[in-house]
Amino acid sequence: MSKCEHCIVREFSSLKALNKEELLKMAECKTSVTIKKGDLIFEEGDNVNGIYCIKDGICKLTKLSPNGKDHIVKLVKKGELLGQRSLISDEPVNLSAFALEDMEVCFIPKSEILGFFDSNNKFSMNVMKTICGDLKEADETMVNLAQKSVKERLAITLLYLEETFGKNEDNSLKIQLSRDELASMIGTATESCIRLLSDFNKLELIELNGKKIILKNRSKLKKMAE
Amino acid sequence: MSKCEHCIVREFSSLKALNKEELLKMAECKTSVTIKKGDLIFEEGDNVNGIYCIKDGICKLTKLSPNGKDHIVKLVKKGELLGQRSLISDEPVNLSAFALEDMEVCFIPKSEILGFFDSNNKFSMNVMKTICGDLKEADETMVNLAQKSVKERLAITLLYLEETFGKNEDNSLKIQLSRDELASMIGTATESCIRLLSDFNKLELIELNGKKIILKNRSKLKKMAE
DNA sequence: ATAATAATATGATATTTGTCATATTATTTA
DNA sequence: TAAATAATATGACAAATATCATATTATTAT
Repeated sequence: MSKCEHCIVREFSSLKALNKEELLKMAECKTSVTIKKGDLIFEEGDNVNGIYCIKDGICKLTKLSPNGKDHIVKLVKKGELLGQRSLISDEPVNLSAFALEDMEVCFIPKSEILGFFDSNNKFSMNVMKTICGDLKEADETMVNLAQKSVKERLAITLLYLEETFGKNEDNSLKIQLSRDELASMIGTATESCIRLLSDFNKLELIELNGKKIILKNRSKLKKMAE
Repeated sequence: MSKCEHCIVREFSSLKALNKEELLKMAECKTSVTIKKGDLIFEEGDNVNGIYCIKDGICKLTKLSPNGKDHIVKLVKKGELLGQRSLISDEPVNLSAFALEDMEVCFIPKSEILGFFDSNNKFSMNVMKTICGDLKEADETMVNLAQKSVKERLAITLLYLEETFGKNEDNSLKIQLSRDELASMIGTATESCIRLLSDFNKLELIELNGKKIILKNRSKLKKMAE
């Protein structure tokens, strides 16, 4: 069992507020899990009974619409936690989580986390701040979905993906989403998404190279996103 | 200065966790404010430095899009609190609040609330749960905006308005939104909203009587909303 | 009460977006 | 490696929605 004390990713989440003693306690009850790309971590409606700390990899949080289509609500990466809302609300999770890459995660049982809530004010404040941040982001996304065109949302999303997940040496986006997933993030049909990427390519805003997407003209993309 | 101890609306919010002593302390530092219909309570970007407890009335929380149009993110009614997210994040508010009716609100300074966070675990847990509830709702709204048609969103919104704010003796919705505001909730153009209301009227799903809206066929509206 | 203004309503039309069909290319599996 | 499958791409068209124009009705201010 690896030691939470020596785990760097903890520094990037609410868990940074935990002291040595608490970390030792956590290391004892946590379980490490390896998840393969494409695998389900948990599904909408599951009782997760704990939180996942992402040691490595990226996953998507999706919600199923009654029409049968998934919508990607959020992407979560290394250093972040999964399942906080559900734990606090004491409800089943309202989103499904799928690995977009091979992942390493640690599962920390609910009882342990609830203990930290009681004993460590800094920790609970951190969790609250994270959730408040998510809510603020959600507000912005809602306004974009309500008021911006698909084209604008695509531009916004491409810039977001580069900023949040970085780029490779060849300048292509590090995160690899299928056209279908990209469409499901911006809230449009797959064909529309493909068509607009094609248009952006022709306008030399981006460069398409197989699955790779390179942002070529960020300032124009930004102007487009307004 | 009226006594928080004897205020019933407190029972409907996180404040219900406060004990007598804390309520007395709060009553001393709170200020009561009357707000006229249409008035601004706070604006996106303001440093609010406290929270508002709504004693009476309804307000809308809006966010301005770069295109200059407002989007109604949420409606808040008697018994609920305003400004919690901003207080916890220690950031300016990200939404504007406008009174939809004449309102009575109490303002409680930040320092007081932060004190309760430290001293009263039940209270901070309540606030967290409220914000988690908002986040869950936001997730649902996002999926609706991304995947449902304007017609479906209108049906959903009408049902929501009746369920949440009730109806008058003549069965009309208690909450009175202009067509423009309704459009800004569902994320569409005012004309489209008016046109669809007209269609719903012709289909006898609703009845329009000046500003009054009566839901006539809830089951069909529900089916439509799926 | 009347004029001025704002809100609601509706038609005509343009634009955006979705859907279905089908081709092409990539990826997986046998 | 070949065949099967999935992902990407694009055209043609249909449906949804926005925009602009204008009429009508309600509300507000004088």
